[in-house]
Amino acid sequence: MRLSQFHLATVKEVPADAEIASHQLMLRTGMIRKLASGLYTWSPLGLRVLRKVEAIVREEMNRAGALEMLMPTIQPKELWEETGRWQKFGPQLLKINDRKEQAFCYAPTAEEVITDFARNELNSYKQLPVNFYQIQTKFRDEIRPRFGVMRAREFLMKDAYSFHLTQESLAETYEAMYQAYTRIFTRLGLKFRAVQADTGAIGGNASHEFQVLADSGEDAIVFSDGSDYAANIEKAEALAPAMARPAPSAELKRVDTPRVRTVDDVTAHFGTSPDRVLKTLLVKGRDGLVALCLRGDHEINEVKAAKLAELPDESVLATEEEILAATGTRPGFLGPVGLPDSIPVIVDRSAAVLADFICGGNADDTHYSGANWARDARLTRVEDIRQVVAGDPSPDGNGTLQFARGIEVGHVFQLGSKYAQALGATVLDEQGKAQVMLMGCYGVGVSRIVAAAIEQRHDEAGIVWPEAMAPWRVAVCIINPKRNPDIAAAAESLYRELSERGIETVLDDRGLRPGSMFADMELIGIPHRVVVSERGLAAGTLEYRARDAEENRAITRDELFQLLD
RNA sequence: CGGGGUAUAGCUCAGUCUGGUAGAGCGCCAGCUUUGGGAGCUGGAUGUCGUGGGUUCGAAUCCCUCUGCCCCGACCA
Repeated sequence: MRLSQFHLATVKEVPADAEIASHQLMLRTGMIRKLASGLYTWSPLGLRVLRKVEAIVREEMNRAGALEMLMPTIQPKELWEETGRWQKFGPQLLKINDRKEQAFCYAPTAEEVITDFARNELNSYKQLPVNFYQIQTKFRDEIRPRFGVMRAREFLMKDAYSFHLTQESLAETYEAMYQAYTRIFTRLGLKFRAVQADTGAIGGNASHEFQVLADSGEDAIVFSDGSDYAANIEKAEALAPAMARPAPSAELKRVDTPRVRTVDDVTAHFGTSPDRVLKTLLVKGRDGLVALCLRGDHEINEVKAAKLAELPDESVLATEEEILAATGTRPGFLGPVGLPDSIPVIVDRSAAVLADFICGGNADDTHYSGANWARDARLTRVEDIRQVVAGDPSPDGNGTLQFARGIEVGHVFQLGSKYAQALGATVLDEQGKAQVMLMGCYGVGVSRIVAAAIEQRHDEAGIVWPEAMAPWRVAVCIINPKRNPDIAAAAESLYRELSERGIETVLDDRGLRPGSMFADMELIGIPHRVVVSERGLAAGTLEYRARDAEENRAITRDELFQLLD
């Protein structure tokens, strides 16, 4: 590509509404322009990158035996009502009416349509397993779109859906997809991690998220330093301490603690550490309030809490009034000792092995010291309800847990029969009996990958693309062509030869001053830059610089070709 | 959806408190000079001051309305 024939529209100033590096750089490079909140136009430059990602995803899906197709983005209400998701998906589902007042939605995902397709197309177990995918625009009416295409409302996603007669077959395809995803992110040149994920409300058996590692990532992930265990923090199990609960050795003592409310206050007041303190949360259960007890240095894991039988799918802390009515005190002085019998006391595994602990006194300005389970406080059940912390033992028994931040760019999921059941997608098995198919679904956030890559790979000058994603691999910059016609000719011939060798090259023939040219090429992150100038011409060399290198190198044409092969 | 902020040139913003005929930098156009890290000089174009209403002799500025956008919290590729 000759830049003089291209629309390169970089800007120096950082747009006011861009917070994170990838968003700023995508705007500054001109890869995207905002049309409205959460809606972006991809410029020719941005699209080149997006297509690179798309192509790799497509190749690896095909390699894994998946079949590409294309489904409409506008989908009829009736189908979504069959699965109950017309209501359940909530306001994220963009609903629209046509001229006949027929209701449709803009698809946020395509389980309904693919399952409808499958129930019509698939009749026999002999057609299974099969894995269909598409790379298609999706729309989710996010409450708060932000960070550019990282969390846009309209985005490009690869979504795949597999169909099976048996769980074994589903597990096989799941594994194949896991491997395909590993290949995709490896080829893209990104640092990533596959982590165990919570299967959420849908249930299902297995789920992994693929996370691109970046400090600005929105997800917290944990991994073991002694094995390949890795999980989303929501999912990571906090093992029960190996030790048994020590026998009580202290007397239960009521202590006046005016204005001592937080765990910090308590540790300061008693001169102890937070792991000797019990903190008690009262939440609204399905049937009255429920007490959740944790060690003072631990935090509640809401996903785990939501799985407790006593609690609804989304637990909410009790209000101060409710707490006052139930216990006679306020948050800050709650504890399991003397709590009304009607309130179940669910205790975290780590908190359950405390002895002689400090806890709230269930009366204003009062705490207990020397408290012990059984002897002083009722304990309904012990559960894993806390967030893991760095240094916890890995759930697989090998090593300890470390933390990292990630951007979720892929998700593989064993859906089971949920949608096939709802839509009556069955095939005949060997006995001629109708069987509801099992499904898996596998998503890749194609447009998000672009942002995630920039988030992981940028410096002060701009983007540092991995080779696989760069809009061009090589930039040929011409210095001062007017002073010496040989320069332009040399650059032209180099450009032509690179192109003939199949190396994607951009020729900066805009005639800009060197400073502007270099700044642009660095901003848009071209991995290799070659400068053709009078100096080099005289010496018979080219000036080469890798995007991530500090210095220029003088090399010959052949050395350049070798380097790029 | 709750809380906060903001809306003025293509972009970044000043001007609003204290009402008096619209500004800067960057970008853009023309010319000249310049050519190894976002050049210099000269000249030029560009605004329903987000919308609608009100107060006033007079509103970007004060009051009310609506809307867009951004930030903080709960959802997700």
